[in-house]
Amino acid sequence: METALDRALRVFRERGYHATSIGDLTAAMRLATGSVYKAFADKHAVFMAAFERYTALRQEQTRNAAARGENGRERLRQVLLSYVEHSQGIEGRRGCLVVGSAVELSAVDPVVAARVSAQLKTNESFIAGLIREGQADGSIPGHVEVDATARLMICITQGLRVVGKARLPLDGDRLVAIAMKLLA
Amino acid sequence: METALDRALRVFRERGYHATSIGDLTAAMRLATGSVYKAFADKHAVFMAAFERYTALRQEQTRNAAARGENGRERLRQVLLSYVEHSQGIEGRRGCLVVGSAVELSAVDPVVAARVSAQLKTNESFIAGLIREGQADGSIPGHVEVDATARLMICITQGLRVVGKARLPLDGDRLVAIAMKLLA
DNA sequence: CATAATAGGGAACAATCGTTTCCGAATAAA
DNA sequence: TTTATTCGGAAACGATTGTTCCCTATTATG
Repeated sequence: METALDRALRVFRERGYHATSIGDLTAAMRLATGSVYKAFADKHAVFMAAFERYTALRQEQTRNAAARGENGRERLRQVLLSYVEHSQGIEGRRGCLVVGSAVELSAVDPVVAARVSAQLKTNESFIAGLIREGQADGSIPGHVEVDATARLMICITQGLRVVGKARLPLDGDRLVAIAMKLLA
Repeated sequence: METALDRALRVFRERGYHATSIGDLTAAMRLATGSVYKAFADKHAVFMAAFERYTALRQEQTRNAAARGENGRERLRQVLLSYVEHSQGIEGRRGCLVVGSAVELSAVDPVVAARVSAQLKTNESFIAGLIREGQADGSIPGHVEVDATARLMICITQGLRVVGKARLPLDGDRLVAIAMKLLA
């Protein structure tokens, strides 16, 4: 059973912050405006709650994907495959709230800008951790520059979401196979 | 001397479509609303004109960057360096109108969605062309999968713009050196 | 049973939006 | 010189926005 916030999250993912009206939110959440304002201070607060909900969900999904690998390299490969999977089809077209927020709000909303920046760093730390794990277990060579490679992989993941939102097809197996060259 | 459309473009890049009001546009363009509506049918038409202006500028910049290389591989390296350069500092924070439009408008504006998709494919074809050129002149190995690598590189370029907009620092030399592993 | 609290709803409100209309000044043409 | 056209401007307009206020129904409490 989906909560009202989950439904709000879906609208924000698809349309972004500014193109989503209170009317859109109340329709999606199946609540009246008075009820929304009893639960949340304002529209921005609904958005921030949706953002936190989204990042919690996605981090869990990413951890689950990593858990499918048996060494650092394989965990990272599963994470990348998971990103491609979430970047295409209906899920891909809905979009990523982190990417959407970075692009739409970074310049005009310091609160969101700070939150987005922190989230990208968290995701990057996770990937850097997998690279280090791979170097420790021998599945990734020691000469791979951890931080810069993690930064580049974050660029790939965010770019996947943009390209997926623009509806260009993404062949996960091929793209990830090539991306793994970065760990050579 | 900057034209009114160039100034409108700057506002759209930074704030996007929905967060830019007609008042923002008239202030930036230094024209009154009546003048804007004499020159353009509506707000959407201003946006489309700005989008065309932007893609023309960026394509020229990318061609100029490629021209700095002497073989396919080196041209591609210069293109990637150029993307990183445009993804950081003030220029990076302003944002990319293609990425912005993909994320903000793909779901709600079929005209923009089609235009964004076409532009990404154009950029990708350009990169694929450089890879093929590199394979022809021997600077890139023949086993590199052209289409999938070009698609992945498009993801990198769009991701760079997102990460740059979110103000994470990007070290062009290091990132591009690692990205070139994709051509090994 | 009466009162208070809670929950959900929707209209009212002031502000802002995008677009249209109309004005005045300057320039061109007859 | 008069009239028409062009140009730039800004207010008016209807619609939509986000938020506040107040209503009704239900449930809890004394």
